[in-house]
Amino acid sequence: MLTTLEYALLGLVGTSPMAGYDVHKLFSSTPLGHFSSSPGAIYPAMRRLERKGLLQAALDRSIETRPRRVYSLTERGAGALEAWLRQPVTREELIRDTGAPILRFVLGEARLAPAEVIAYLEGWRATSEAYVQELRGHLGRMDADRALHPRLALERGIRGYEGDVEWIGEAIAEIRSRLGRGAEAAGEAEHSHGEESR
Amino acid sequence: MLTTLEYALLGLVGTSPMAGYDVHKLFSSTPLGHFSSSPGAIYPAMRRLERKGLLQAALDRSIETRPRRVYSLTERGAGALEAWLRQPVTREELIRDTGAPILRFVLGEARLAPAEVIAYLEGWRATSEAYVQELRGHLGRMDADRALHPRLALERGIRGYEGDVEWIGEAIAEIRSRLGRGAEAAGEAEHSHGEESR
DNA sequence: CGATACATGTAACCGGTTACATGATTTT
DNA sequence: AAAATCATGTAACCGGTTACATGTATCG
Repeated sequence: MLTTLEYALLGLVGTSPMAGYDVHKLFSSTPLGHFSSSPGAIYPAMRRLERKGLLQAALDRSIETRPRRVYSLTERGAGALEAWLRQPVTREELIRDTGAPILRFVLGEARLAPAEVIAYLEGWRATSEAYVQELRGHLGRMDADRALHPRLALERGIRGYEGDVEWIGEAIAEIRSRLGRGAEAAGEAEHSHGEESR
Repeated sequence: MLTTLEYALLGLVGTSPMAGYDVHKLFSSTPLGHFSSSPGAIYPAMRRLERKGLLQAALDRSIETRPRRVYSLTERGAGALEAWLRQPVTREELIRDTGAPILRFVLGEARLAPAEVIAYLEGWRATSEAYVQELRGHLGRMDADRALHPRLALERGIRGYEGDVEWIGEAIAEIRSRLGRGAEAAGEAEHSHGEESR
């Protein structure tokens, strides 16, 4: 298993080859997963992935005096990335690696079929709903009057996961509606299949 | 500055003296901040805090053959904890240390005056609102049709922070209403002061 | 010409994760 | 008698943070 940062790098490089500095710019200029844009995190991670054979580097000398190490995904890298993208959201991730579920969703757009994305979201929703139930259990077992702040904090947590459940529903609807429009548009050329399986 | 885990330990030990194992039980049986309950994290952290003079240990030999290192807060520990509890929520925390704001809120119940708690929540809300605006800016600058998933992900993020803003409003209201009831109840005995200042 | 952006690294530090280790006590 | 809980630790590993280092190119 790789770190979440490493999967993010695989995913970014997988959408289009890029150098460490491009990743740095992405991380510092967009709210992408809220990763650190520090070179001390990015460059060593990309080297690790190269050493593991998941990324390969090509020296870009188009600007003579300032070479860029442009990375691209290897086949094994694509395999590792896709295997990860297909992992269902676990309870543990909801608690400790909260960035991973949404990162998989974002990176999944380029590499998973819509049906797979929907299945992934449904899994996420089920896990969230189960966890909400678990948290409600805690809430019920809390002595009523004492400890106001813990109760409020727990309510906030529950709301957050409920918000995700709601959002997932709307995301699925939006993906489905695109699927319909996409099928219409690509219908003539693609005979409306090739998107389902994969 | 200490780690979030270390502040959590200060806060817990500060509410009532406890041993490492008690912390372990709390972390593994309640959704308190979602810290790891592994001994490899807890015990060394408590030793560090002891070395720094923020906690002090007392050997409890009530069960002869199984001594417990029961920690309690030192004055310096209480000072460090309270200084941290008074730190306003920063944008950075909203992004990278999401557990810290809610942890301060929970631990603040025992050590801050209601007025301070409300000020803290108002600061949190202001920071969240500003960050929502920032995220809305990103949303506006995204090219409309391409990249469905990043847009959905961003919308999820915005909702999360908006949910916090809502929750903060209700939390403040609940704290205020308690304050009213508390003053009424304590009015005869305490002459209705001693709660306001600190 | 100074500041900012481009571009890539290294090295020390630190703390969390995982796994191992030990032994007493209580429960089934 | 076995299993679970009580109770505290240690040690290797690993990766992120911070800071330092270096030099080019572009912009105002």
